Amino acid sequence: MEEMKNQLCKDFELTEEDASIFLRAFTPVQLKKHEVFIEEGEVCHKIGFIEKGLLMCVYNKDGDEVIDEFSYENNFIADYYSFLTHTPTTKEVRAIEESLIHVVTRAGLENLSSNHSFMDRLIRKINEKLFLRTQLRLKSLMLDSATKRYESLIADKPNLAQRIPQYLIASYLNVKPETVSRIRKKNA
Amino acid sequence: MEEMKNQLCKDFELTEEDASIFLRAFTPVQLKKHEVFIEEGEVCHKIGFIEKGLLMCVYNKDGDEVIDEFSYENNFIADYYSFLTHTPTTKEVRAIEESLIHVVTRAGLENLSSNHSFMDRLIRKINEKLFLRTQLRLKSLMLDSATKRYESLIADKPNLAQRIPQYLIASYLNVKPETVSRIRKKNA
DNA sequence: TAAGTTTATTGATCTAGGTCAATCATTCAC
DNA sequence: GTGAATGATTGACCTAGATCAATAAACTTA
Repeated sequence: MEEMKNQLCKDFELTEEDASIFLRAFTPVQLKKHEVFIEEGEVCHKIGFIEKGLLMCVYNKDGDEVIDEFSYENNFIADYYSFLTHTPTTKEVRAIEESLIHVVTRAGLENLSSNHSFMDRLIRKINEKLFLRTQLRLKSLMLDSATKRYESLIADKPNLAQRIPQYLIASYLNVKPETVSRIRKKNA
Repeated sequence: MEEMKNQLCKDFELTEEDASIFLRAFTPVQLKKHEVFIEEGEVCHKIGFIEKGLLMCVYNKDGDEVIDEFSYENNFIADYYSFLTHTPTTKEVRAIEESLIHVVTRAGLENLSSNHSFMDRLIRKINEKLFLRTQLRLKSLMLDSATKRYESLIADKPNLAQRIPQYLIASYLNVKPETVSRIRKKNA
């Protein structure tokens, strides 16, 4: 929890005090490997902050899983689209590794927001981060070949790539496992 | 400008008064067809609000243009990625039609922000909208075929599709003009 | 550690969409 | 209006990545 506080202060320019107030709204939740955090079809009313572990958001494309994003230590995890729009999720959020996360509910956030002026700025900054991440992902899908996307992922997130089985990396890159296998072979 | 005020009040839950304050920071700019609003390589320090007209953000993929987004009446237009990160743009923002936009600079926004508490919430809401848009676009690229993306565009934004030449629609859908032509033929 | 499952690799095809080139249809400038 | 650009269509081919199927590794877990 101390680590989480430091991270929040650093990433979102919170004062120690505001960070402490913010943290009080969270409850720890332990997730087993493969355990579902947010089910497809429910409206997302909660946001997790990952202390330890690794999760993913996955779309279901007629039976096939397509990974929208991975999230790991010191990052938030949710279906933020559903959270903002109050519409049912079209993806599932699930733990890849056993994970310890801290969860805040919509009610908890609203309660904080109405009592503390730092919240608007904090949420604004969280939004900005998410926006930037989504933009980069969109850009790489629009402009880069499968090979380039693979190489960028390995270059940018070598540790993450280590932790994730290859078939999930494939899904995240929007290609089939066989393709990743061939890219690796070619690059060897 | 009255229209813009109404739109802002409606979209971002601003009071009339706050909207008026916000509006004062904007300056009108007239853009000719094809005129560049933000050049590739500069850091984006301004955001436009489109009163009349149509603009686009385009990436340059070794000589080829790839359209990131269209923006039209009552929407903002900028390279918000560059704006947030203070890094040089990797796309160009250009008018498709002759356009009248209202422009606010970073300095103008910062000035407002430090004097008015409504700004954090406003910017938060603007961010949220952008995030949602980007998410939808990413999702369609990840999950849908070219044909499906074309059909969705026509279904969701029929008026917009009317105003945009087919080769730009193709670029937005991340396919070649020939492909759009074939999709249309098949669907006819 | 052996059996059973889950991943990864490899080869042989297949297909959506790309490329190139020709033709046709529009729009725009004079 | 006429000619020159610019945009759209069509056909013949090509290619990145998908699909299917068969092994081969690599982990579970008893």
